[in-house]
Amino acid sequence: MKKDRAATEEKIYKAFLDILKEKGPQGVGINAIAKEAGVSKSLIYRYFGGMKGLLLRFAQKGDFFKSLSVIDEKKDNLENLKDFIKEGTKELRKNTLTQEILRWQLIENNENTKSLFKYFNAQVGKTFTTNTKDESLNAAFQLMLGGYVYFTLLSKFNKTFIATDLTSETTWENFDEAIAKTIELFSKT
Amino acid sequence: MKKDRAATEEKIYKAFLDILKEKGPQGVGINAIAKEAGVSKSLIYRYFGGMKGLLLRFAQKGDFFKSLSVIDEKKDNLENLKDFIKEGTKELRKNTLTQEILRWQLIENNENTKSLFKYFNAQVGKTFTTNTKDESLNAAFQLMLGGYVYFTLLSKFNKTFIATDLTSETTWENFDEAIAKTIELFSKT
DNA sequence: TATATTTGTTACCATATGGTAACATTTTTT
DNA sequence: AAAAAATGTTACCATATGGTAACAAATATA
Repeated sequence: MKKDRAATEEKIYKAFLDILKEKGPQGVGINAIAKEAGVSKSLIYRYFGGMKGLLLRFAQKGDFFKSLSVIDEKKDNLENLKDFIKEGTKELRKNTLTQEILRWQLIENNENTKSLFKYFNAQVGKTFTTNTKDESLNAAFQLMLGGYVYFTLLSKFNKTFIATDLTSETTWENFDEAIAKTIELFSKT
Repeated sequence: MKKDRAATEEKIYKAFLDILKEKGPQGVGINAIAKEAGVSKSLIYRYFGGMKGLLLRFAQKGDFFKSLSVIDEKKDNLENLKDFIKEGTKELRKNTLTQEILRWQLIENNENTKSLFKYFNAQVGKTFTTNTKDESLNAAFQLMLGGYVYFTLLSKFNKTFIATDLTSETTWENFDEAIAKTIELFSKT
């Protein structure tokens, strides 16, 4: 049998990502990862230092929503902010990995996840900090962003929210439109 | 030893509620409930029909956010809507039981939870349906409501979101203010 | 009072979890 | 080639899970 540490580390890491994306935070466990990677779980402890070390590695690699960094400069003026939102929300709904980390933060926060959340939130902070003077607009913007996250996460297990169809593309366009319009209205004040 | 079915059923049901409120959906299990109730787990199966039956009972009793039904009529006109929001968000942040059901919907949806979510969402629908004509305002309102839910749930494990202090009372007042102002701006269009 | 029936506990089952120690095998170093 | 180090698996441990069967004790019925 061929032995290759780098390759098996990669297998383990990939298995972790795959499970997180598909099963969510609840599915991520030592046994499940080892099984998915087709490797003995002892190696997870030896190479990564268990679950905690695995999450730390993940955090430090920091490959969550890198696609957003491209459009980062767009948030300068108010008009570009609308584009920034549209691309940002679109990215969020595509990026299941980011979604699962956001979901994770809603259900636990322990010694294992600590580092992951710290790095992740730092990244979010860098990308999503608004430099608007209007405090009220800032709050409204944050709320709507939070709402977008909420409905995105909700859509994994629910097809509707009250009368709103979470599977319809126009629903999400309406949300985008609402955010844009809100910003317009605030800026005219 | 005294035997009283009604009393032990109550103990079980109360234990379930207590665990859900304190530990969240993840803490709710047959063993944990039996232990908390100080009763044999066999009885949960005999009296409730296991986890599924327990959740069904909970759903049918329907004692989630009953306090909101009182202010239900306030959402008629636009001015009262602001009060409705203020009281609604305040209630949400107080009612940890409602919070945990909302959290629950973000992490699973199986045969057990099916009935609970169905009844719960029906209740939410009755209480939170807006009868505004403006489609854009509706979307904005829903987003901000969703955002409020998101930050409320997030605050259980996180003290901050980016630069926003989730433990500060003024933060939540700012959110309320932002929603109110948004509605005002939309209504003037 | 004797007999059912209901209520409750103990004991067990299969399965899954995180974690470790002992062993075998391959690769590297001397 | 021999010794040492790295890589990998198997086997085990303690613990927890949901679920059931068998039994004991109390209550209701005859």
